Amino acid sequence: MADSAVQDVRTAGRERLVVVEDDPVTRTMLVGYFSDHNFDVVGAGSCAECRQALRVRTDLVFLDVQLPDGDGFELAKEIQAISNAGIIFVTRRDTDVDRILGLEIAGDHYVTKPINLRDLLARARSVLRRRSIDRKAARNHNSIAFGDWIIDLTRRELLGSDGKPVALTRAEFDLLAALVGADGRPLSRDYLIEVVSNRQADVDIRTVDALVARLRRKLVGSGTPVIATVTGVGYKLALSERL
Amino acid sequence: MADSAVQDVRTAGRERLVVVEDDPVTRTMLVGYFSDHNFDVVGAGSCAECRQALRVRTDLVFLDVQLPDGDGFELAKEIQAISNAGIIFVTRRDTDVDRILGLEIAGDHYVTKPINLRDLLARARSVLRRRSIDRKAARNHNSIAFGDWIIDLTRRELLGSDGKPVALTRAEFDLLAALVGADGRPLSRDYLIEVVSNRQADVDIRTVDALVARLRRKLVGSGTPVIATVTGVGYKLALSERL
DNA sequence: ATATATTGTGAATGTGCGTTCACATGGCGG
DNA sequence: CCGCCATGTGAACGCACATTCACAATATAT
Repeated sequence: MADSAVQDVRTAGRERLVVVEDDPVTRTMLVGYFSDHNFDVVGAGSCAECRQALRVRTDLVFLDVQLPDGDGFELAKEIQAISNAGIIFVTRRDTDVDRILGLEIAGDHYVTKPINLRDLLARARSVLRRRSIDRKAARNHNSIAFGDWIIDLTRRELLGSDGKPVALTRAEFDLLAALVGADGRPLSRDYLIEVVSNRQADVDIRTVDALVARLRRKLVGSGTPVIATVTGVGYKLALSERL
Repeated sequence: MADSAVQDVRTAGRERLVVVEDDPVTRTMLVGYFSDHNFDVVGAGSCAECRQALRVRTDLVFLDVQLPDGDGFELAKEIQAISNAGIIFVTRRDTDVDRILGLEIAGDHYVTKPINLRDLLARARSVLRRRSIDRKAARNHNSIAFGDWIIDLTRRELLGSDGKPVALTRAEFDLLAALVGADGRPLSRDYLIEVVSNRQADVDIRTVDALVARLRRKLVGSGTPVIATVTGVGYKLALSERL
């Protein structure tokens, strides 16, 4: 069985690439070339086949503008709606450039035929590299990395650099999640109380301090402090590095 | 007020673009073309000039690989380290593509000379569109650049030219923020006391002086003074001349 | 229900940092 | 040159704030 829903596991490390191109010669050539460069490549000769191929995680799509069963531009919107894969247009005529420009398709490349393979490879790597960086920065998936740690918001787990989970209590986790979500903005104790406390009102402000202390004790990773106090304000996440 | 450190305000809406190109003919051509397309364009003929230009918010850099005073690739790393601007390489020889490919420079485009202006415009818009989307996704934190520094008002952080945060105390930060907010207008000690002090009144005026002294000691970046004293009045932000 | 884990409280302990003072420095006018 | 005033700066004090702890009051599990 070639394709599987659990493909992520089996192709771990390799990036998945879909070549949408109706001309079989060109398609085979592209598939072969990128396979040789250690990509996990799938060919598609039509919009329909492309939709099929998109049903598993896809990192990048080479998209011919002229397709037998539809318009490449429409397909591009679909791809972006569904899969958050990168897109590189492959177009025959230079005039299509205007349409690509006009569309609200963000940050993707296009190349004109005849195809320069080395050029295309470079652009592909470029897009993928960007995407991998975006993924680290993105927060639309439920785990966020900060410092040496990864916090998985759905599983409510904190993972250390060794990948092992650290046991956090409910309040500890909520506090940390709030700080991570604030992305470096300091949060006041008043606010943090609301986040953390199940009991409604008038909880001692110093409770936050105690929680922070407990958290800090658990978060002693590679020396770099995780939670910073902002005197007179509250607490914030100490972001060690930034772009 | 010729030029201001808070340039973001004045060029609001338009995107700022730096053309790094040693050939004056090409440079002028590019600057003109993109100015016509309503970009805020600045030309730079060398790495040094580029660094100058990067001292204000920059959205995109056209970067010639061959420069009189240095390597375009090294410059690219600097740009990414400092400014989070997008980069489009403009290279004469196709062989440079390999180097671009090899470098860990993420998600940017490159074009080879001779330059196709419409093509370059399309790629520029593409990169900028991507960036604007990224920015929306990112938390909008309110940071202002002045001199070699960036002050992040929401995170309450001061970042040096190397991107590393400088530890400021609460009062130091509030004082600096006030000065930056005043945008070069001098502020009286009386006013600054109010800004800085939590205790109400009767605080020695000279406290401000002490604070300023400590701030200055921490703000010794590239020699240029940051806080200027206005004798008999108070203090102001010293805005270095630019471009 | 009892036992265990988790969270809240208040007090004791530390310490960062704002304040102040004393003195050094520098500018300016006479 | 001097005297005067404004500002720079280092050191020391002391308070406000943060940290930590031990224990009490909950919540949660068995």
